[in-house]
Amino acid sequence: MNLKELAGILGLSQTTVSRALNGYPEVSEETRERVRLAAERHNYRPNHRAKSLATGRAMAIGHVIPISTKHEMVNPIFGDFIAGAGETYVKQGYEMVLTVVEDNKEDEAYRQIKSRGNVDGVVVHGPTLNDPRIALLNEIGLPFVVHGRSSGSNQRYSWVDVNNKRAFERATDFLLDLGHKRIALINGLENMDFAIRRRAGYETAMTKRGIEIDTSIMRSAEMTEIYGYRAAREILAADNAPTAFIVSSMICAIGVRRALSDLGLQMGKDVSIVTHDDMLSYLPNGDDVPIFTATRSSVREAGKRVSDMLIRCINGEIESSPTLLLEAELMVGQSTGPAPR
Amino acid sequence: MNLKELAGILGLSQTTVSRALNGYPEVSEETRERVRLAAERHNYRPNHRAKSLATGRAMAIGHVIPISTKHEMVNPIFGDFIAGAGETYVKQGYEMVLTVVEDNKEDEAYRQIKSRGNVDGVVVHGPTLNDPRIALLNEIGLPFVVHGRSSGSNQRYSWVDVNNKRAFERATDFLLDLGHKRIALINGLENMDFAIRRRAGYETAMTKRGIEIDTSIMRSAEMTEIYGYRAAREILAADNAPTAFIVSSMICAIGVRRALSDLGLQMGKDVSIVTHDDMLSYLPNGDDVPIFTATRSSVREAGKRVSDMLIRCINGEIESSPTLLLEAELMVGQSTGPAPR
DNA sequence: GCAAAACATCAAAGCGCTTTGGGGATGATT
DNA sequence: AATCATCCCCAAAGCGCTTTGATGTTTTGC
Repeated sequence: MNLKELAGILGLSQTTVSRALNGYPEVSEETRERVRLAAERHNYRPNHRAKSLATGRAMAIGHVIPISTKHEMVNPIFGDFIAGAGETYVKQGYEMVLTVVEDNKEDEAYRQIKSRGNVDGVVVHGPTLNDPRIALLNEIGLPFVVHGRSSGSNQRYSWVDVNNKRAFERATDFLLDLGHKRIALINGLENMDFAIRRRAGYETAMTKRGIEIDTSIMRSAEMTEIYGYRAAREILAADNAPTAFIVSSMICAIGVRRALSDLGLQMGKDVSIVTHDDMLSYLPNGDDVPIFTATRSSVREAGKRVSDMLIRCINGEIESSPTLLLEAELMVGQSTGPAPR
Repeated sequence: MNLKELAGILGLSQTTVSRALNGYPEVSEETRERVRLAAERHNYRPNHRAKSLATGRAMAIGHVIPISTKHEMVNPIFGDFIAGAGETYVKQGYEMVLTVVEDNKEDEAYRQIKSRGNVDGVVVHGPTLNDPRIALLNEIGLPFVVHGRSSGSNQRYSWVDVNNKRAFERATDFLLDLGHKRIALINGLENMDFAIRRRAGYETAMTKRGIEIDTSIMRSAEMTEIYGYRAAREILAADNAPTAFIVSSMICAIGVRRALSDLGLQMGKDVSIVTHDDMLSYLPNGDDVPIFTATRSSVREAGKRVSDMLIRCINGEIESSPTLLLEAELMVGQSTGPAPR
């Protein structure tokens, strides 16, 4: 059933039917109702492609997921982010189109997306230090919002980010207040912007208290459970082992916990852990009482915010480049306690 | 830059340019080359919407991700599955469009997808017992492939699935061979098809050895770490505690491991664990030596297979409803050992 | 009672592409 | 020289929708 047929059935022109269905005022309420009913009865639904060809609006948002050629990891937060964004899209009648791109072919990928014209804008995932995609997107004029920020970029752009620096500064302070002095940092890959900021937060807090930064108890890698485990084992085996860990993700923290348990150390007593918690739906941090003390910020919520902001930019509801900085909460759980002496 | 303009520049008709670019034989190689060069030089890329309107092919595959209204969990395998499917799509020039749908509005969602016409087919995720979507999709005539199967459905349909029953039967046998007699099952939600089959495999193996099924050491829920932990604590606290666990996901298994560690029990010695491992990229099961003994099957690979199968169905390269049953490997790791006496 | 304004509807053009149905050269065949 | 393929290429229709510019019909105001 297409517009032409429906118009035929109703004995109206396509123009009128189209206007009736799209809420234009040039059509009487009576006719509108008649059209609406007929549309429903005959199960008419406008063809999206034709519509977007005619309007020039794709009513779709693109998400480019970079698949690193080196480390083949899919970002575990992806599912929850998408779920959040999806909520917005459903409400606003948008679609979400995903493109998987190897990180060396990004340039071409974005240009293609632009000229193929089936999205109105894109969400940029996983920004790195001075991320080249931002300049690229500005250049080709495709609307976008970044989930995160890009340190070192002097471009103007929209973003939604968690205050990673503040979060980790607070986490560090929290441990320092508990009397910990040797605090290890198990961070994500430090070409990622979030990791850079978290490290900065950690270093700021340490430095403020006059504690020297010791890179021998700092690590940076893709955040798997194994990595957390390995890093913790190594660090705890060395002389002058730390009494606390700050960890960049729950999955890593689980690895650290396993290391403690292997060594017969009690979490929250012998060694404290603070982790960042993205509130992934499949990895809840306990229920009533958090297991880990954590800086907490919902990635699903971020997904909602990012997509919402992008749609509003596209609709011209916002001029200039809006930004949004979300604060992470510090949830005290069972994984921290006073420094042992 | 669009076709018309490019044709203008070249002094050719749109027809010729279109044919040259799409490899039709009605154009001389010389002209084709000239067109190709000009296209590249002027950065011409065909508009996808217009193309699909004209051809009737969207060159896109839909993925409907059900967001349960009750349990708000996003399936953790989603990211990796998508990454696998994405590889296929990139190669074949397809796009992936995601629709997030609340599980009670699925009917309307699929109809909408069909009539909006911007996908050529869909992948069905997370099939349940006698999943109504299968009949629906058959009815509305939208090509689809199911990732998994649907027990109890008498519909004809394409699917790609892991042999869950066999996998869990083997896992159970493996434990039985090690002398375990009390084996707990920590399963996923048993309205999901995969969970039903896994349970069947477990029960088959137990029954074959004349061991009675004891539902007091069987659990079924959404597979979180906490759930694994809780279930294990409960089950181990009861009389006649099992000496082994079969677990439906790595995340759960990690919870079970934590329970053991809390109770001072040694994994692989006091209590054995076999888990299913979807080979999620962010949750590798060790590296050289697997941590958990596991039935292993790559969900990313499944993503590739499913999408590939769907595209071939759409292209009419396969008649009837193809199916593919993948076998899981049983990887022996450090989490299993002979039953203690 | 009549011009002006307001209302309800339509025909047709256009979005950017593919594809059908020709048609003019060129060279080979009778 | 006339006929017939073969090659290249083109004009125009069509995909299903929106939107512009017009047209016919009422209603309103003085």
